[in-house]
Amino acid sequence: MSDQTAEWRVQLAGTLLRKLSMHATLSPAECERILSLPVRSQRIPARTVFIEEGASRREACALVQGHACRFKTLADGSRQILSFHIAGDFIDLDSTVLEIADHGVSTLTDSIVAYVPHESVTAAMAEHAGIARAFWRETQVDSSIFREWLLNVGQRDAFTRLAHLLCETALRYSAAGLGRAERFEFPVTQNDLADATAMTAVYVNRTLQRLRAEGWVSMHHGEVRIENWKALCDAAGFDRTYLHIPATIAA
Amino acid sequence: MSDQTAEWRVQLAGTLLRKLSMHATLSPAECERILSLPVRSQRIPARTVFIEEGASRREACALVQGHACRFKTLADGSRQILSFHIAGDFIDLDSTVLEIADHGVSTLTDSIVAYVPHESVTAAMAEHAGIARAFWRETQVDSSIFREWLLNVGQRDAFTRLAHLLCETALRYSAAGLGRAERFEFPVTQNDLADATAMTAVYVNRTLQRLRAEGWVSMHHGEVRIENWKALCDAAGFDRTYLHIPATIAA
DNA sequence: CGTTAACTTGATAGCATTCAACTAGCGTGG
DNA sequence: CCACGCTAGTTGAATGCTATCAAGTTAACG
Repeated sequence: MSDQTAEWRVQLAGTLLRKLSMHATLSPAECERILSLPVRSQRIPARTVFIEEGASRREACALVQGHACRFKTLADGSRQILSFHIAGDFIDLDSTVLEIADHGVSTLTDSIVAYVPHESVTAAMAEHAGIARAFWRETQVDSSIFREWLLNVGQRDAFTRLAHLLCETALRYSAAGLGRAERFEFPVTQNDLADATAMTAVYVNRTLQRLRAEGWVSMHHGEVRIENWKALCDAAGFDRTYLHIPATIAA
Repeated sequence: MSDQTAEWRVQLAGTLLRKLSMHATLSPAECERILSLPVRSQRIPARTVFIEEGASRREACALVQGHACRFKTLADGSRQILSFHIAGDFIDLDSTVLEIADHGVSTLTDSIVAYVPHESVTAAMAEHAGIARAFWRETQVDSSIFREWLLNVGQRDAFTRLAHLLCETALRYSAAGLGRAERFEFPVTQNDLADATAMTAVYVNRTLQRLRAEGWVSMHHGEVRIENWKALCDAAGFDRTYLHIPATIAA
């Protein structure tokens, strides 16, 4: 293992354990076990699909550095972004039990990804109920977020929908320690926002302008500034319950 | 335990094990362990919400008989149906790790629900890695279906969207042994379809008429008849991969 | 500084919603 | 037994939210 890989391992261990133990209680032995998982790290440039839809996989991957998103595409080329991910996210735990990828994964920025063989994940889970439970919980929270996105895309209008996505992102990022909720880096284009909220880029642009005009949020060069958190949440009908973030972590 | 509960237990065991072992390989001991989970069964009338959004739960529940759906509602009363469920579905496995229900669950028809205490689920999973894996897989498949619904609601037009839902349901129901794919009971109103596909009931009605006019599907009194499976799938862009149903099970 | 991607703006079009009225089926009670 | 009420389904007309098309401008980058 190169020195660099070793360094990445430390980063991964930090963010991953931090996230897993946010809810679950992992014993020292279990933490050790996770830290000793064999990983293969890889640098991936910005805007690169590194897991193709329909691929069959032998490793699960976690994001060590950077930003990524999961997506699905239709035959006509239209794309639905399913989720955004940051360092510490175990992106495709599903690969461990679902042989074929039902969606793709792409980086948004230059990133570092750590691959862990499925057998290692499975073995760690079989040996430690706590690890199994922690991974399971990750999956369930993920699932809960998908449900909220379904509600968001299905039932809220464009304005509210975009506001809601920004609320969610602000809270997730701040809970992960990536800046405060009022100001954080969200390196997506308006086109990405469009694919995530099921709008068009043109309409995202117009909606963003309305959000700024209201004095609630502004967004430039991938930096989001929330100028009125309360008003934004109210307008979005944002209720953090579905993120299942402990109450001890503030917005 | 009453005789009736005992009978329901047998039914549940049959459908649940059948579903779990569709993918996972459970050892005889693990099957036994699942069969011996303590359950409390309950009859629930049609169209009754039996798990409220925001409730905190101490038991997970599985559907023994009947039809149910999960949903989320907005302050303005609009409702998004998240999934449809049939006998053998472990509906809210998420309750085991997520304290607060982020969505509600309602029956569609008269149903029987079996409740299992969380501790029992957790214990069974901790003791048997195979059980943990089987439950985990259930969760992952669920999650995969949410992703597809997100794509469906976000990117497909109303006509294609409804067609896709019917393809999915036909395949899931036939895989579960509830009739053939060409003809099955799907006890939902047009209003339910509207809430599931994020359309209005009026437009569901019109779209259903177009689907029948094309000679692909007809639907009356909760009975769906697929008259041209291939054409329907083509129009819907339906690809069963995301359901993760073994290839040995035909449409 | 040329090239390209991202963003912005205006005008037009259309899919789906909304509103409203009407029909059909079904259980209930007088 | 029929009237009544209620839910589900159906149809028509009008509106509107958002997409589409087209033409900019700005910003990033080699």
